This record gives sequence, structure tokens and C-alpha cells, in this order.
Amino acid sequence: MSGSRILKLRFEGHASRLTAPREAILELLSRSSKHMSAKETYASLHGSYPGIGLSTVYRTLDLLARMGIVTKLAIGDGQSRYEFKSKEKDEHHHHLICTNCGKIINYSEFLDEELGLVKKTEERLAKKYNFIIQDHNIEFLGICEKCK
Amino acid sequence: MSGSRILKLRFEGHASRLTAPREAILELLSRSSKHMSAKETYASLHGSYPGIGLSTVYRTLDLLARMGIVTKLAIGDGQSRYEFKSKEKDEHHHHLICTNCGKIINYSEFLDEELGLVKKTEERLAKKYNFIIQDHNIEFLGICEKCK
DNA sequence: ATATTAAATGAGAATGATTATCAATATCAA
DNA sequence: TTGATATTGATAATCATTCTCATTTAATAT
Repeated sequence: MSGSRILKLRFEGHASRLTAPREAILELLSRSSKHMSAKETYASLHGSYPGIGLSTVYRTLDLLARMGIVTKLAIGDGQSRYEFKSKEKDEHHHHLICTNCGKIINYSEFLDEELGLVKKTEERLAKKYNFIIQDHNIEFLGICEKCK
Repeated sequence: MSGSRILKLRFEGHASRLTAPREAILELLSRSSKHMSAKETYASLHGSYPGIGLSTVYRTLDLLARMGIVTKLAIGDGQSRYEFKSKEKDEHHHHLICTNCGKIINYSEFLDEELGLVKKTEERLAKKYNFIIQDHNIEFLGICEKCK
């Protein structure tokens, strides 16, 4: 089953339609390795989809986040960024963020040991606080090479 | 040396003055166990400091964050929240966030094992990406008891 | 204590990201 | 096709945050 067919099914299960603008946004995000803001997404799309509206971009990004297809992340600079959530285990990663310029580095090394600890912590938290845990974020904050 | 004296010194070292509105905000944050937004801070202060301005609240929260006295955190609901950063090791904690209602729970259990791993990861990331690492955030996202 | 200087304040305007509104389209099922 | 519903794009509205600027306050030198 192709990737796009799987996505179509996820949309149907969510009572939403996989329309042309949505597909364009999804396509863009899945190809981009960057964490894109709504404005950036809108600007990038002008080539392949000139007529798209900014509202649609905002709405779609929000929808995709609610569906769990993208991750919304806030680095505290006033705008949200979105990142395609890969199903591949080996693309799981966390973030290293420069508090000066906002640069975000994905790192995926050093996660092997982490995985076990995270899983254990999840179980404990779920039980103690009666939460259904869906996801986790780990980020390190600091000053990048250029801003030093 | 009293806590307020220490803070005064930190202000002097930062070329900033510990003024009445700043002290009021600091006082409030240090007593509050909540993660307060600028608006909430402003509203809470109206009893003890009626004349304070919203701009001052924003400016002060930003200053305190830059000084490392409070932590700024964005949960993605469009407003930043601020939390007094305790010097006590035993008050170090992470967050459990409900993606439905935005409720934030501080948890500080289960951190012993984590600490070593975090420190090791920090060293590795610092070396590999040439970062100066200042802080880290770990958060688990899910659905809280009430929202289930 | 007073004058001098720079920092801080508060009010309100300006900005910028995000949401809401709404008439026009597009999609799906019968 | 037709009717019912979801989606779209343009635009206006909202809301958090930042900027501006005249006034006040705090620290220092006189």
C-alpha cells in the first residue's frame, strides 16, 4: 500500500477530505527537512500552488497536527513551526535549539539508551497521574557555533 | 546572605536595577507554583501593585528570562508562560502537558536515572555540534484524567 | 542634600501571528 | 444531477507581544 493511500485512509477515518491544497502542504512538509512556519509554508507553495490561501495553510497545519501527522513545535519566538512526523523508527529525533538565533538542529544520535528510560518514565507517569501519554519532546537549549 | 540580597547582586552584575515593579513580579513568581502568562501576572499584581503597567510586566519577564532567573516556556497555545527557576536541586522537574486542555503538571519523580543520561547527552551534543548547552526541557504530552 | 545622567516606567499605538466570518466552490452519496 | 456538507480564499477581527515616547525614578557625582 502506497504512502499516499495510507494517508487517504487516515483522512477518511478523521472525517476530513484529502483535497488538493492539503495534499500540496503534506507533500511539501514530507519533503522538507526543516521545521516550517505557516508563512514559510505559504511562501514555498506559491510555485506549485499559486492560488492557495494563507488561511488554508493555517487550517491544514492545525488539522495535520490534530491528526498526528505533523508535530507542532513552539520555540518561543512567537510563531509555531511544523514538522512531518516520520513513521520510521530510525528518523526519531530530538532538538538542539540556539536561544540566540533560533536555529534548530535535529539530532538522532545517542537515543538508544534514552529509549528505554523514556518508555519506563512514560509508564510511571501514566499510572501516577492517570494520563494517556501520546508523545514526548526532549530539547537542549544553548548557544550555537555561530552565535558564540 | 538573604535571597533578596543575592538577587540584588545578580541585578547589579547585569547592569539592571532591582526596582519596585521588578521586585513585585519576582516576589509573585517565586511564590507561585504555577506557570504564569504575562496577562495572569499582570492581573495577579493588581492587588499588591495597582499602578503597574502591562508593558513593564512583559519587559520584566523577558529580562528575568534573559538573566536566567525564570524559565520561559511555550506550550503552543499562543502565549508564553514563565516559571521561577529554583536553585534547589530537589525542585528540578519536568512537565506533563495535556494536549486537550493545556494543563501542566510538574513531575520530579523518576529523575535520578535521567540525570546521568542527560549529562552524558549534553556533553556529546556540545562536542559534536559545537554548542554551549545551557538548559534542557523534557516534556510528555497526552490526555489528562479529566479530558479522557 | 542637590544636580546630573542614564535606566525604567506606564499609556497607548503599532506590529505580527493566528482565528473567525462568509460567500463561493468543490466533493461525496444517493 | 441534486442536495447536503466540507473546504476554500479573501478579508476582517482578535490577541499576544513589542515599540514609542514623555515622564518618573534611581544611582552617582558635586
